[in-house]
Amino acid sequence: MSDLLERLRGRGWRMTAQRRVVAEVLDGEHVHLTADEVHARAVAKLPEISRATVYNTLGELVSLGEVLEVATDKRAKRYDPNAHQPHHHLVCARCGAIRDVHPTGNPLADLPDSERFGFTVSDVEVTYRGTCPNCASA
Amino acid sequence: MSDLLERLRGRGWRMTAQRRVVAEVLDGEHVHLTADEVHARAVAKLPEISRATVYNTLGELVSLGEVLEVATDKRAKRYDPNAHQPHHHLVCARCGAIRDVHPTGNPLADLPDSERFGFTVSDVEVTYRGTCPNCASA
DNA sequence: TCCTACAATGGACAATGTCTAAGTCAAGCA
DNA sequence: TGCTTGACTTAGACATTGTCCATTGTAGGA
Ligand SMILES: [Mn+2]
Ligand SMILES: [Mn+2]
Ligand SMILES: [Zn+2]
Ligand SMILES: [Zn+2]
Repeated sequence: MSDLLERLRGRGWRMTAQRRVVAEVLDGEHVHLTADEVHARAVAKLPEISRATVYNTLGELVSLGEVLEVATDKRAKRYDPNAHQPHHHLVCARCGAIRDVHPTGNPLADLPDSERFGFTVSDVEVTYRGTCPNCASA
Repeated sequence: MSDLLERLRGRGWRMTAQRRVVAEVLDGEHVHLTADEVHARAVAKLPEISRATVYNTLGELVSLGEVLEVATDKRAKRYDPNAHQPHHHLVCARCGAIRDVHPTGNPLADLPDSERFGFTVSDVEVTYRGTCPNCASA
């Protein structure tokens, strides 16, 4: 994470209080926050930060490959700082909880040429859906 | 897709001009339209149909299991009438073109118990991303 | 044909995201 | 250290997508 800040600085990223705060919010354990959630947490550390800056900064982090956009629910995009370890997601249909998961096998290999229709396939996203233990017991 | 209309009528669905038009728009080849695209095509057949009715009808078709919601792009939801044949999607990252695909193997079996975190996993969505032949040649 | 419960309408409202003009400041340089 | 400047931030307007509600209309049964 200071890793992240270091990497960004090394790539010529101009460091501002706002960008530092956004990076700090995404730091640490594997979170999957919406832009507004990132903004709310950023405001707690830097009250004057604007929504536009949060959106801009998230967009830049995505372009730089430091953060992934995931669309696990069908509402707001979520921002995933776990960009350097390929993984997929397990989502609770009831409460929206998200876990990172690592399935065995390579789903890309499961798509035969006859099912590629001339596309160059470069990536695959897998979203498992179900009910989390919390919601199951309630 | 008069099949669809028959099934719906059989389930006690009150048939109106608006609902018929929405069902007709979704009929036929495998389309993946946004709600606004469905509305635009519906208006061509029934100019006075409202946006709210299109949203309501799509929501009902989803509840009835006759249409699937898919979130292949990160903007509007898309509505998929190919609900009775399990399949996944291949999306062009450039132009957004969507194809139905049928990978081999069962991705559910690729998620070991140790990666389920106590969830009851009931469903999996796979989205392949790449470049379509059109966009590749351009 | 008439009734009435269910459906459609239009418009307000909400949530999410994008854009711009004007002000501010990080970082390099004298 | 103190300028200079281009990049960054801000507030708020605007756009897109989706939801809600009060009113009006109508499908389908009696
Ligand atoms: Mn993740
Ligand atoms: Mn499909
Ligand atoms: Zn849950
Ligand atoms: Zn394409």
